[in-house]
Amino acid sequence: MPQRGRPRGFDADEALERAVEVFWRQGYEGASVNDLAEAMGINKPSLYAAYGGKEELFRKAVARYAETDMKYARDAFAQPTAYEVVAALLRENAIAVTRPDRPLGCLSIQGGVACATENAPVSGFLATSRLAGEGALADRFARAVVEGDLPVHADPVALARFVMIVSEGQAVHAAAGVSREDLRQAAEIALAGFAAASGARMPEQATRPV
Amino acid sequence: MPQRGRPRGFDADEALERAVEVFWRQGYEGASVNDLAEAMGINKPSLYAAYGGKEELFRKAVARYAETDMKYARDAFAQPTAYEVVAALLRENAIAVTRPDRPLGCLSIQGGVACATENAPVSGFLATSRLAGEGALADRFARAVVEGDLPVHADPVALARFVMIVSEGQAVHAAAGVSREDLRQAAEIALAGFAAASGARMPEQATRPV
DNA sequence: CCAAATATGTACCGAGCGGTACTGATCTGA
DNA sequence: TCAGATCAGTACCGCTCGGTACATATTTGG
Repeated sequence: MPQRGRPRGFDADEALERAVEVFWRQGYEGASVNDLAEAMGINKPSLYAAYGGKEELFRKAVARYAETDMKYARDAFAQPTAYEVVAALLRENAIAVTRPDRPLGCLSIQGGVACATENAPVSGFLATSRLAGEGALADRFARAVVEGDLPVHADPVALARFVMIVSEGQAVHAAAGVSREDLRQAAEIALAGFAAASGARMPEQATRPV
Repeated sequence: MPQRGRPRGFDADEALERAVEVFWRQGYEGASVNDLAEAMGINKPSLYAAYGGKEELFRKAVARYAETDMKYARDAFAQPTAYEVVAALLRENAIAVTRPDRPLGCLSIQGGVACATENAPVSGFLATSRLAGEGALADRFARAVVEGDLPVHADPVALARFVMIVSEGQAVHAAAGVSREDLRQAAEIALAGFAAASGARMPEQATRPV
């Protein structure tokens, strides 16, 4: 049984993509349902029928954002060493938060770090998912300890926290209009800190045996 | 001619302090004028008479916040060397964004990184003032180059940007509930990056001549 | 060809928004 | 003692908010 009744006159994924952009630019509370429906090219009852409501639409937008705009982060995890993971993460993040064809910054931050009390679940949800990413990075670093490109005395959790803090700062800075190159420069300084504090094996060292 | 007419029945500074807390916790858009007036212990017409309106109240709240809660930053600038300035800034920031008697994070971030288009001036104002602080820090680093505790090849602007990025990340992280000690740990890693990337003279080196 | 099912579009809901008019209360200066 | 000035409190303004009722249009299954 394929479809019953009248087929919908819009592409649900494409409309969701428009919603991502509105939430990204204006934040959860700053984006009205009218703004969203207009940008999505549909009217409100269609929005409610297809996505459930404003908060559900936001959660779906964040999920889509994570799949597409945050792909670089999952790719970074595949780098062979912890140092290279961090280098890829911070450099790619500088690019991701300054795409000329997208809103500035990062949806996870722009979405809402602070909310009215009635919308606290929204900012809480965003904070939780950021911390989940941090946990995944800590796991990656723990693997790096096992694999030997981080020394045994390295603290995976503290290092992951530092990297996430820098990337959040990059996002905030990007939203203020700071250029991609300036953010990349900051990434290099952070990378120096990561290397110094972790004692990570560097790429060059990895290829020439001592 | 001291005062004419009925004296106001509340302390304008104390009420402004309450407004700081509401904006800090809920953001500019998430804080309604009713919320504010209630927390300030006054009613709306008094609020409008004393502060002008919601946006004016917000700007006054930010000014008060800068004078009181950001005092540690101006104090940090008085440290003798660039390294010590950064150490004080990042360590004190970790404390400032996790005060148990205050909202978590930093008003300049919580206030609103993203806004409805009609409130864009608010987030723009916050971004501008953050960048002004970054400029002041760059000036402090430029002085450090002259004074010799930063090498001549150091880039004051890039270094200041890195430090501000880290402190913004600390604020975002704090709002997500991360502990003071965890943020201080991140400050130490950032400090290592600053030292490595800048070639700054370290406190110990400063005291023992080569 | 009709009934069931689903989508669209208009027009609307109660609630809360930022902001204010207006009445009364309380002070100072003459 | 009373006029002028300022503040406090109630009650309201028009508007937008998130969300929906309802009539209509378009599809499939029988």
